[in-house]
Amino acid sequence: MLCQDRCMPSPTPARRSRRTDALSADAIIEAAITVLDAEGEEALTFRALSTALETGPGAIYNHLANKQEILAAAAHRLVVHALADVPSDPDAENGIRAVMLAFFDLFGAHPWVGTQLSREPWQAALLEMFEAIGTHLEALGVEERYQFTAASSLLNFVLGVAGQHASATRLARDLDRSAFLRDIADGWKDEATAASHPFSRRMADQLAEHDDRQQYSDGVDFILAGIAAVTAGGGL
Amino acid sequence: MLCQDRCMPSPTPARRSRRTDALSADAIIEAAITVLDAEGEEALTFRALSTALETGPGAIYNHLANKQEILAAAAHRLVVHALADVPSDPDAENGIRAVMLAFFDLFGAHPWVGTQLSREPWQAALLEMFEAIGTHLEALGVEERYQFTAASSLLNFVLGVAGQHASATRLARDLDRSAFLRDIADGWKDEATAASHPFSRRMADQLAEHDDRQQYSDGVDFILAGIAAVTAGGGL
DNA sequence: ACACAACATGGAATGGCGTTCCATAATCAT
DNA sequence: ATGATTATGGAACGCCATTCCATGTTGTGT
Repeated sequence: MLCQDRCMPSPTPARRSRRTDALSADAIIEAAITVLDAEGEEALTFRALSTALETGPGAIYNHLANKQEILAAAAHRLVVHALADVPSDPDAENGIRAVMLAFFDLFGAHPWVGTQLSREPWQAALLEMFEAIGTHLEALGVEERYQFTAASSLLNFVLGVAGQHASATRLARDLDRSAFLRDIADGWKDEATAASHPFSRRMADQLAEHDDRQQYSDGVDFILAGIAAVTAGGGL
Repeated sequence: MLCQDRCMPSPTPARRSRRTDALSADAIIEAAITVLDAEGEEALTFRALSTALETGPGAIYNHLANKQEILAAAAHRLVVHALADVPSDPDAENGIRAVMLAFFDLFGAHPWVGTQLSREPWQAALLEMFEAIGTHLEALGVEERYQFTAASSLLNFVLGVAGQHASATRLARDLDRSAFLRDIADGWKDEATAASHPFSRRMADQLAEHDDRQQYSDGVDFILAGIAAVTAGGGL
């Protein structure tokens, strides 16, 4: 039916030789990070990746099962590196702030990580983050019965920020960030929107002008203060 | 080159008649929600949607620009409905807890909403959530200079939970949820993992056995306590 | 040395997706 | 009644992740 054989008489089997620089999971992940950082999440395709690695799409599957695995491994690697770079601090509260800020800075430098962390639950990267947060909470003296909830709360907060950051970056690719936020803030001032959303109307200018990192840091402080208050005050 | 015209001599232009039940953005969104709830996020394709609507993929584009717009509108509709159903409470603290729990229950009933909210920043649905949270913070007596940060913190926490919930649901489609968590907890007990992640090792059983909704509620309480402590204590 | 099993390679093929195109039909304005 | 405008929906397009497989390469046992 589809002129199957006449169209492709002989596919000319090209000469292939084994590459000298061995393909490996590590090399693939490294190339993936390079592509993701340089051209964004949607630019990571097997075609682009295999071009960067000077191979074919099929070869990649000998080392990693699928695209999700590539993304998960790439995110994991960066999380581990980010945590390794956090200087240790004798003061426990400074310690956890430093860890939380390291996450924020990681998402700033590699926005696609935020998308990835929201995609697969309790993947390896999240375990590292959970462990780091929990260790510092322990050092801070948070009682054991609150540790799980406290660590989860901080983790969920980070993940929410990460996701928003990633999608904002994806959307504001060309527009600079402040113009992008100004546009949204202006939308909040539209008569129709403002009438039904007075709170957001009042916040519009802050949305346009706020410092993301400072706001994140303040959010962390809210949660830490809450943990301190609840655990000191005798319970939830 | 590709036997272009001989293969398709005359495409037999079929008879078509205008539908009696008009296609509309509303009808499309409703059908999309039905498909998403029944078969999950990855089941929403233009082909499936147009089959459900008894039309062709092209017709949908007369009413909505693209798939993202469908998803954003569907999420927005459910968020508005969920907020409309929250009973008002004279006690401000109960009020905000009720709103936050309404979000959680929404994500439980429609996990795909969680994915969607992480995808587009400051979309309409987020505005509704931000407004609802902010209104209740105002009622709670949070000073104006803290309102933006406090509302954002709660919103980011919700979004983090939403994203995790959505991906957990996607992954645990067949497995029931507790078996899924038990698997992960068992992974945290593996000798190699446990050695480098002692905190997570200690938390493994809680991960497997915890009540998600209770933990979420406790997280909200942490943040509310933090807001109260910081605003009462004179600053960040 | 040599044969042979096992594995790595990478180009082609597959099936499915979102989106666009466009001949046709229904409707509206005149 | 007629022409302009819009809605329709099936086909086609280009891209994607993934699979297939003929071909090469490597390592092992003898």
